[in-house]
Amino acid sequence: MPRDALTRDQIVRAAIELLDAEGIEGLNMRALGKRLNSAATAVYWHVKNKDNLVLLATDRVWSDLTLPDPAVDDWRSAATTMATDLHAMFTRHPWLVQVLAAHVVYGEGKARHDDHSLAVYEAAGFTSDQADQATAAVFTYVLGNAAGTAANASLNRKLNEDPAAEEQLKDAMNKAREIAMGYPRLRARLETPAAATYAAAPDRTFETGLGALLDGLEQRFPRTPKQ
Amino acid sequence: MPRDALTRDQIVRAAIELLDAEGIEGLNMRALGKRLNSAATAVYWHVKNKDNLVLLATDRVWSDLTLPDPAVDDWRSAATTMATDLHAMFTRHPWLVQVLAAHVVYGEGKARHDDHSLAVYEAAGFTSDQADQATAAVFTYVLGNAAGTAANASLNRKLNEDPAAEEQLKDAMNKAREIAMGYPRLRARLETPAAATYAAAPDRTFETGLGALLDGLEQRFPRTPKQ
DNA sequence: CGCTGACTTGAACGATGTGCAAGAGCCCTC
DNA sequence: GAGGGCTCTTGCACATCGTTCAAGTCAGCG
Repeated sequence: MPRDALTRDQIVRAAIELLDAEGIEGLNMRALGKRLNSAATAVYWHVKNKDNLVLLATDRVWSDLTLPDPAVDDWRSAATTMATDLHAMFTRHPWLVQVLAAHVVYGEGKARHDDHSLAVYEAAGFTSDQADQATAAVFTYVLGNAAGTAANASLNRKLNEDPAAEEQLKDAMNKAREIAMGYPRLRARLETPAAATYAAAPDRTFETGLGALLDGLEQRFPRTPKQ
Repeated sequence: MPRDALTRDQIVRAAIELLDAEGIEGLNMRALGKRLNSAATAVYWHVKNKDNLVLLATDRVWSDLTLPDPAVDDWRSAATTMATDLHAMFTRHPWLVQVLAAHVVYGEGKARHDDHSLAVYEAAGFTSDQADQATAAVFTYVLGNAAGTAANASLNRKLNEDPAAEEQLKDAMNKAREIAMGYPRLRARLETPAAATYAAAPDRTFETGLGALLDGLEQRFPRTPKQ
């Protein structure tokens, strides 16, 4: 082995850094090469192609999640913790949503996470079928939420990079406002002093929706708690 | 005006067709030009750039949705209809998820839809704040579900286009299977005869999750029904 | 020392988004 | 009906990107 050869792991780490900083359209092989102090094409010896690299990065961030003990706490808090951690992961790595919408992903990291989620619901007394549904529903909800986060992250990046973007955004917001004024319920929200708060509180919405979803699952699947 | 000039509307329609058929990475200006029997760059007179075109397409498909009467039926069925129609829209246009994860979208079509969703929940007796949360939660859930649909659509496209893809998929599935065998709950699902059913029934999962979410919202927001 | 196999490099190709200058078609006016 | 001025189209060109490939470099083993 040459002195300081590239590692697949090193490459994946660098790719994640780039993805986090620049988004998925900011990741390109030449920039990656520069960050690794090597030619862009050197990466191709370690990784099949860019798509594959992105998939490796995707599974990597999944493995970084810590999993709550399914036995100790009540299942609601374990489930909430998992969902919140997932949500945090998507916020840290907004590009993930785009990857998950474009590729069917199934690697070690996701398997580990899925299995643990099933464990949480089964420990709560759900049947394995019900645990499947609960896992899928909660994951789905968190992922949907992440799409909004990702879109905002992309917008913020544009605002930071392009000095003219701020002006354009103001125009776009005015146009959106004008459109909204044509619809009674949207207009009412714009005219309420709470309008400023409304746009600024997506977190509360995440929690409320998650709570409601868990309530619904609890009620829908009568459990016979283990032990 | 020249005889058969391009129309913005015509362009957007062609773009949607291309997006539906080839996915978001299949849409490129030269292919679009060919479909319109014009030079690729002719489009730029009608549309600022590709991103903008995609945004126009996005809002266009939103406008195609039909909205249920919020007054007549009980709110559950109105809400379910809206969610199901939205889900169907995402299935017809899988690229939408990727767009929504990359851009903050707000146009006429989405405004109309949002307003109507608020109407449904407000007619059910939710306060405007609760209607906001319900609208956001349900939309989020449907969008998250669509990510899975989109990923599958992309995979199917690859299978149709690339004859070697089938082999690769088989390899990937074997590897996934091997990984899953290392986790007790995933393994149990693979070993159950229901395993085949499990993967094939995402629709049921959508409905269950949606039902649970609505249950939870209903329970969480005690309503004083109008009239 | 030289061979082999692991890795890196640079040049190059094809695809893609987009700017630009020149053209084409239509209508209006003199 | 000739010219001027719109509106719209075209072809060319450039920059950027993913990726291939042949040629290089280097470590260690015989």
